[in-house]
Amino acid sequence: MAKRISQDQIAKELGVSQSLVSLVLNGRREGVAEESYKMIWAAALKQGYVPRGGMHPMHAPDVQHSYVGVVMRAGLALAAQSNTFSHVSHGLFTALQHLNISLAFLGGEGDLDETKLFEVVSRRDPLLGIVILGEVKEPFMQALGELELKLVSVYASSPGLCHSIVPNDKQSVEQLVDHLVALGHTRFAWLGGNAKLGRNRLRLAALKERLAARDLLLDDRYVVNAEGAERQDGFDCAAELMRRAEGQNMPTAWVCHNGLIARGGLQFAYLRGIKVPGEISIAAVDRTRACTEIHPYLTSAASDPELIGAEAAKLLRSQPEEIGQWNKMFIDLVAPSLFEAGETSATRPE
Amino acid sequence: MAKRISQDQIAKELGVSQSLVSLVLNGRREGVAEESYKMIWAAALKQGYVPRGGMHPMHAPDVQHSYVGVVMRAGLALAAQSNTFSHVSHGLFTALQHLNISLAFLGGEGDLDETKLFEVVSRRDPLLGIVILGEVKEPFMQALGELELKLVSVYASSPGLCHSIVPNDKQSVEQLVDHLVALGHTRFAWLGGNAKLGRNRLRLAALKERLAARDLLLDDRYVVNAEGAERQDGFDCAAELMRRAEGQNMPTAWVCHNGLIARGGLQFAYLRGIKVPGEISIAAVDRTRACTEIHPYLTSAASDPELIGAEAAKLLRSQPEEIGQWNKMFIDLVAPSLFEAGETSATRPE
DNA sequence: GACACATTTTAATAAATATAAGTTGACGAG
DNA sequence: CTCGTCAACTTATATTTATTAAAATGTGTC
Repeated sequence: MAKRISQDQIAKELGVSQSLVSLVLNGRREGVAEESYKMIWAAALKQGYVPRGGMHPMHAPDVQHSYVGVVMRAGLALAAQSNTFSHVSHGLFTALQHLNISLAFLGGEGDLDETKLFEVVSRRDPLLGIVILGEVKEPFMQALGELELKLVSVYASSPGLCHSIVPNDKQSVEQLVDHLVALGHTRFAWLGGNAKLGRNRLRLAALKERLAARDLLLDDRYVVNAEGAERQDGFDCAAELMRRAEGQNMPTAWVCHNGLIARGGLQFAYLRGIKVPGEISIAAVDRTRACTEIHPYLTSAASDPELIGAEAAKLLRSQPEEIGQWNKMFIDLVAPSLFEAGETSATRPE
Repeated sequence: MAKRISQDQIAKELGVSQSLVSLVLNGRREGVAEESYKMIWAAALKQGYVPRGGMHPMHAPDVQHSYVGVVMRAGLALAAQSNTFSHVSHGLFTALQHLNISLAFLGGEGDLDETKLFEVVSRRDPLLGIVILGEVKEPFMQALGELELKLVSVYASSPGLCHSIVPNDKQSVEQLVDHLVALGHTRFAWLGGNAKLGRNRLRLAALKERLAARDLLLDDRYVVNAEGAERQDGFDCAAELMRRAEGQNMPTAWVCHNGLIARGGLQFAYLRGIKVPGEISIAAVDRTRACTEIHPYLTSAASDPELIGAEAAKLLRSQPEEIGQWNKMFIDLVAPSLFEAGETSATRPE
């Protein structure tokens, strides 16, 4: 164990008096140059100065209170609707709660720069680790890596940088396709969201692949993608799809990027008087509340986001020796997908 | 400012030696009775002992890193759908972010007992205060009060216990009624949610009152309440309403407890082939994403939940002298309601 | 009653930190 | 120039905390 550092050592290193260091660390600003103030604090932090007087939270009885930080990919707000990440947070939250660990939202990718990240880490209450929700940019990930904290990436993997837990989208799509094919469907459509994110491509590719395996083809005209991934996007996708299918053999099986897209598509169908699941079947890669918020429940398949959150908690809690050195060996967990037949799919109409 | 306490004082009070206090606060457990260990820590925490050596995060330059805790009323999960509180959290979050204050979810009313609350407060990273979302039980509120922290209650007021910020539901309902009456509607219905919470009664009372002021009567048969306040509840309310109105003059203006109820009602209308807003108009006390998640946008009025969150942040940050002594004089803020004409209301059909 | 053992105190001191009082040097006014 | 003033420090010292060794206290055991 490194021996503790004293104010005197800091003072000597900086060429000032111990008194000044003491004043500064106690927050005295009057009569102290701003420059000195910052310099002394920076030195104290860097050298890992710990005040005497004890009382480090680490030693408090019973309590081992610490917290886990959460950062979100760019473009996501805390108030995001029924989106997957609120379920993930919930899973994380409940898993950590028993251990007296709380969850702090540190911000989104866009809000945090290196300075802010550093500040977060230099707090005293022990920060157990950080969970990253979604796909963030490489440099941001790098900056996080330099914090030397436990990191877990959720819904995106960062090979060589941290552990990750991702849903098994391939399996989800396969389950949906298999279900729909079993019901007799042959003409498929893809209603995609978040066109720019990798998850869209991944799911679409899985769809094409599985259909191919069943000797079916996904007509490119029936691949519709939207920028976002919310209800209105689903509605718009459905509208676009119908325009493209005008006068032709309509696809009877709509596979949707997520539940909100599916709900939007469903609403479009209601307005057009299209029967679901009488005329078309709708299925979504989803396992959020959107699936069961109201009847008809969605036919859906996805990895349980709460489970993913809970697993993230486990990864954070696990000791280095259990799962290899942090910052050395990384685990990529893939959460299994669960299929749930809902009320939006039925046998293909004649 | 209370003068700082020394280990010696703690020792004297407990009738032990200063050495022992020093040992304990530095985490020494060998050769120290478990009982003493806990006793000393408890005393140190209670008396607000602060180790010397300075470096309280509060004084770090630039950084004023601390956090605000959030607790939720019983029955709410973090993953709650598009509910108001996620908007409030978002408002809080963005308001605090600029100040380098982060948001930590401490749990729900049900998850936290006094011990846990105490632990939360005894962390060292400065906990700026706690925001309570929704109606919590009296004893829980009392327990919170004893923490001597800044408290702000949101969406429920706790006279004499803490500051609060509540929406102006009365005004919201008035705006909706005035709008609908101006469109010629005379037969109103109430689709209510969260039947057991005070907010339901408050809104319903406001509705009756405003209708009375316009010489209109709310027929009790057209007052439908559900246990929850989600989409399916809205659907069910609408179904129940239609059953009750069978063969009679249907109400043409549905006032909904919130946006999700309204969406559920809307879906019911779609399925029944009822035109909205051709045959009936739907309006909701709401200002969440549910209003604009998809077309038709809801006609709605409510206090902006993000604004409420931002105001909560202000209340937490304000200094005692600005707004009276904490724990003495309490402010009850009422956030103004904003009306937004949407696509679900139109003139009364003939 | 004597011994082993855990817990705590006493006492003494070293080490670290807080703080009052004093120094320094820069700057502006007269 | 020289005096006063002030911000920014330092010095010196008082106070507090850490650490150690030795002694005391109590508790159970043989």
